[in-house]
Amino acid sequence: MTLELPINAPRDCGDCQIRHRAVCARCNTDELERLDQIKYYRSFEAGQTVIWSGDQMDFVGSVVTGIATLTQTMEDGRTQMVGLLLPSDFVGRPGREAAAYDVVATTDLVMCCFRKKPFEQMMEQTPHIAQRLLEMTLDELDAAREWMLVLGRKTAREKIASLLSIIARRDATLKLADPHGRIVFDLPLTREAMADYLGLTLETVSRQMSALKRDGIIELEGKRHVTVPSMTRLLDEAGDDADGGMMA
Amino acid sequence: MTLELPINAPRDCGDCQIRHRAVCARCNTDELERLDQIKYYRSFEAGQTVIWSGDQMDFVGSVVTGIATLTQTMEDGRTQMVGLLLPSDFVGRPGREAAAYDVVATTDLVMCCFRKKPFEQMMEQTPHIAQRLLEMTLDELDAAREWMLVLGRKTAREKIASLLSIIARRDATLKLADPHGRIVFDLPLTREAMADYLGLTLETVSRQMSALKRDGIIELEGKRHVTVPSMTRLLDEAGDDADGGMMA
DNA sequence: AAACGACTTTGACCCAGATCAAGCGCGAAA
DNA sequence: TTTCGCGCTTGATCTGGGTCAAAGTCGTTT
Repeated sequence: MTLELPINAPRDCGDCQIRHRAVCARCNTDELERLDQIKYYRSFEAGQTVIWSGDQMDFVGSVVTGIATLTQTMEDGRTQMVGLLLPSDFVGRPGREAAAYDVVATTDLVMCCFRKKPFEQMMEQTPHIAQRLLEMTLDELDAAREWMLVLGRKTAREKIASLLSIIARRDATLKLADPHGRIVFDLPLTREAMADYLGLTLETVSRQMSALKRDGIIELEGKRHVTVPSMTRLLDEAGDDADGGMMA
Repeated sequence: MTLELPINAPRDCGDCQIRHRAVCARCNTDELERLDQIKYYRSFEAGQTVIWSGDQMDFVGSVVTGIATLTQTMEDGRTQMVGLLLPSDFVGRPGREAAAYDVVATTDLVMCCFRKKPFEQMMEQTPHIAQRLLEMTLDELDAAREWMLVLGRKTAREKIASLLSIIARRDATLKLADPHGRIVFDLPLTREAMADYLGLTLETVSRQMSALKRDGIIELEGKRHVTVPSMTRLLDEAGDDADGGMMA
């Protein structure tokens, strides 16, 4: 399942891209050194499953590069995505034996993993890790609740616009672009994955994407390359008040 | 807004009903004493709003008795409940100025509040509080994600059955009853509140309640008093695998 | 006891999104 | 260069749940 050690893995924590946003964000050099002892990198190809729900999990870790999804599936096959894991996001739950969700690599993925037992021990001893994890978990909880509104009360068009806003906003902050002007990005998800995130069918996703394109809210070049001429207009379509507080 | 000091407020933390489940669960007597310095009780009547989304929040706290709801509202009035707060649940977020959601007392409610600033300071110093809060937040995140599946992929009938299961299960554990046999409880929510939780209209909730009654899945005495003859059958209707891991 | 009001139920009708079914575009394999 | 297959689009039709409307229940006020 694991590939060769990734070429683009950071040599050490000092030059890690997610150093200041991941669980380790608050650690000092001392603590980083201890973490270094129990960490290892793993790579996954796009499409690979990182963990199956119910499987024994002997590690927790952070997404370093790439994107993964967290999904739940019913016996009859209905699936709901419950999280989108971006670089610096944390995977796994300290103190839990088995994985609660399927984790799937959507793009090629590099993860920084920590052996679970030692990590748990270290959490007890170094408040910096627990503090940061609490902060991140609270953010995720907010995001999940924001998403509950999307799933429970928004129309298909609003759902699509909400998803595009989130991805657009993330890309804007990443590229330090003006978060109101023209934004260009690549969709990291297939139409089906979008449907699973939004509680829709892939046909409806496709239709609404076409509709938003027809109405000039977005421009499409190929299936994945998206241009948003006016972020304000997109947010309008999402039904959010002004530049309201979407996911972090 | 606040009533007289509640009669049923615990005299001190020692005989508090939620002592072993709330944020303070891991605190020793020393730490409890410090908490005691910064805490005060507040009561609310059924229907009262505890906090409006966007309001300045100068406290955080725990539900001691009663039930409250956490809801989000769009400008056009569509609302989605994003959390059901039961005794021992935590309200507010350390480090955040303004409330992110409306908090409304569904029944008469007693809260144990902590002044925010001192509580934040104390959190820095006493890992026991932060550890417990992390644990609780992780549980809430799981519950929120479970609920995303309900909102995104379940039918109206399954949604109702899911909600009833959660309440039934909670009551069963509370009363130490057999979680598979006959369970009797009172619904703490109006049809409208159920609808807001489930992303439905109140008419659909009413129709599905009638349908479940007609099919013998539940028995109704009045509008709120519910009997579940077979928990297994109810879980079946909810679409959950066997006695799968619903909300905590 | 009557009137009121909050909550609920039920019916009739409608529509957004699901379902079923072709077909298109495009990169990879042969 | 053709063929294959996967992801995507588009059309036709169906249906679960929304909307609108009326009436029922029950506890509280007058």
